[in-house]
Amino acid sequence: MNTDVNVLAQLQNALPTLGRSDTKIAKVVLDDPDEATRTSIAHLARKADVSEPSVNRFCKRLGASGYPDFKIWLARSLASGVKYMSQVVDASDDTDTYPLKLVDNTINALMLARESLPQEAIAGAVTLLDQAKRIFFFGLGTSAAVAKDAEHKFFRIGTPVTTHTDPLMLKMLSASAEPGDVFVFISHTGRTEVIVEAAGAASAAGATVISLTAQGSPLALTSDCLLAPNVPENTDDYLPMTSRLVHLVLIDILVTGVTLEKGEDCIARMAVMKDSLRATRLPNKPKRGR
Amino acid sequence: MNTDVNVLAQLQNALPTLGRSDTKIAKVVLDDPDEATRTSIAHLARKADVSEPSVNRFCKRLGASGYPDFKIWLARSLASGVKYMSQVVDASDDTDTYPLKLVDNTINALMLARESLPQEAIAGAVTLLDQAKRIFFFGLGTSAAVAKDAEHKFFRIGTPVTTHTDPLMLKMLSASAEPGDVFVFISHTGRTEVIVEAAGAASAAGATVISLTAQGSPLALTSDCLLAPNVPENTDDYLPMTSRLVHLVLIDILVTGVTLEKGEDCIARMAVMKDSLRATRLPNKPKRGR
DNA sequence: TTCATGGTGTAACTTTATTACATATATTAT
DNA sequence: ATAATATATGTAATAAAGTTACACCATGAA
Repeated sequence: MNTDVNVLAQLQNALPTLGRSDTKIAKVVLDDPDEATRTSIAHLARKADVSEPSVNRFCKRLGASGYPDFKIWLARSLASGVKYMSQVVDASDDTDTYPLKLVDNTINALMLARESLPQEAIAGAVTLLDQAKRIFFFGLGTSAAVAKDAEHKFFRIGTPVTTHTDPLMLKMLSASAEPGDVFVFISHTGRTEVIVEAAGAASAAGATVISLTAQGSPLALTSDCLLAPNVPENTDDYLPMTSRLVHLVLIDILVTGVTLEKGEDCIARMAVMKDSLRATRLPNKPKRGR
Repeated sequence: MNTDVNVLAQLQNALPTLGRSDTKIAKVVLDDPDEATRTSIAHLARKADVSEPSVNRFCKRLGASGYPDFKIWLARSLASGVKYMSQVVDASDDTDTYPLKLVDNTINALMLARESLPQEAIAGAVTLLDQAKRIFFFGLGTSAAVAKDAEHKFFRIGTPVTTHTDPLMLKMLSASAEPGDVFVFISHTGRTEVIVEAAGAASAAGATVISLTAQGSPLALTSDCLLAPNVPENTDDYLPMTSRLVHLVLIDILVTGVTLEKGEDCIARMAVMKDSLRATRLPNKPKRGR
């Protein structure tokens, strides 16, 4: 069984060591791998001007169990090649294409972040948040919405939680921070001045600082715990779309982690809160139309 | 020929519309897609407890030319390593697995939404928003953060835009709506009483109502333009994680659409705004530590 | 040159997938 | 409620594809 994912590279690599027929086959496959995933062994054999069993042996030599198995590998290798392509929206895009581009970019961003999830930092942040006496979320601009979302979610775990987007509140709260407080700062760039200052102040006052921001940024350097997801976003885009989504998923992860850590009690409390919302809702079946 | 890349999402998406046998097959495939890429049609049929031709028809219905072709697609979709069945996080999950589950669920949800993007509704909403004299965003709970995000983004296109999470403001503003106003209501369930009432009031007052909510909900019925993305979320989850992310992506789509429609002027204005933020940022290279 | 080794093709065989048809199940209209 | 139609499912026959066994040919060492 072949453990390597990229058959193409493996093939290219092995080219010189192959025999006459195998070389012919390899060339055909490399020439149009996409077609190779779809054609039959007979077709491929004819195209490479070799016999069918030769193709079969070729596949086995590469570690596959046979031709069909080989095709599957090939298909996988192909897919991974186009995985992380960010598509730029431009003025010429028509109404049907730009929405798809945006969704695809978002998916790509999440896949990228997925590959390099800061697991240790997450675990650390969860512990800190779990033990916190009070939690504060801060973000400005786009990150304000993220902070708001975080507040809403963390509210349910039972620890006092606060969000502010007002820089003055931010200053005051960070200055009056105390041990046991956990400040979470959210900033895509990590270079927003007020945020960085507040982080420094909170830290100086003995509070714990967690930040969702870019690796190596001023904010990152001031943090006790840094959550720096891998986001591709070129800051030249006028609107930071993908980064905030990755941040939101990180918030989901944190709140889930804390919930798991707190255990049964916490889950029970959340159920109660959920029930309390039921009264604000209309019944599901409205007037039976037509 | 299916042009779409992701069979799994497509499958997940089609699940409810499938017949008895097809559902059984789909479940087996989704349960272990990796295995499905390797087994024969006979094996799969036996595992799903259906006949072989059923599997074959299933593949064709999905757009493949047959079972082998289907397997190739499957293999491609699998390359990313993302799990496509919604995975439930439970207490026994360790620190390394639950974050991945959450990310995967999110990716999954976006892929699902991607398959059934309400393109016409998007186009309609873009036109409405483009022509709006004033824009209002409303959401409560988790959706408040989405509304806030939308406000922040739409602010840049130059149309006066407002968000409120206070139900009283909501009542007043919707009551005093006038033609030319566009009200955007965001609600996962579409059954939050105050929101539905406000939508009715705004509509009665002659304003245009756009809603991001569930198909067939009371809010949906009150809307001039309904954006109902396909979100799998079982409302039994304590925290609506994925739905809000899909809503945010929709916001991205709308703001991009409006920007494209407005053309050059709008892009220039956004550049100016972006520049205005530069002063609030620290330089990228902070103190050269050590 | 001869023998052995590794590679290649032909043909028989096996496995796998597909098609055609019959039967059952669900839907709709009367 | 029942018949008629459409839709879904399974059985069995058929066709296609992939694999194996074996014979043949080329290349390199004695």
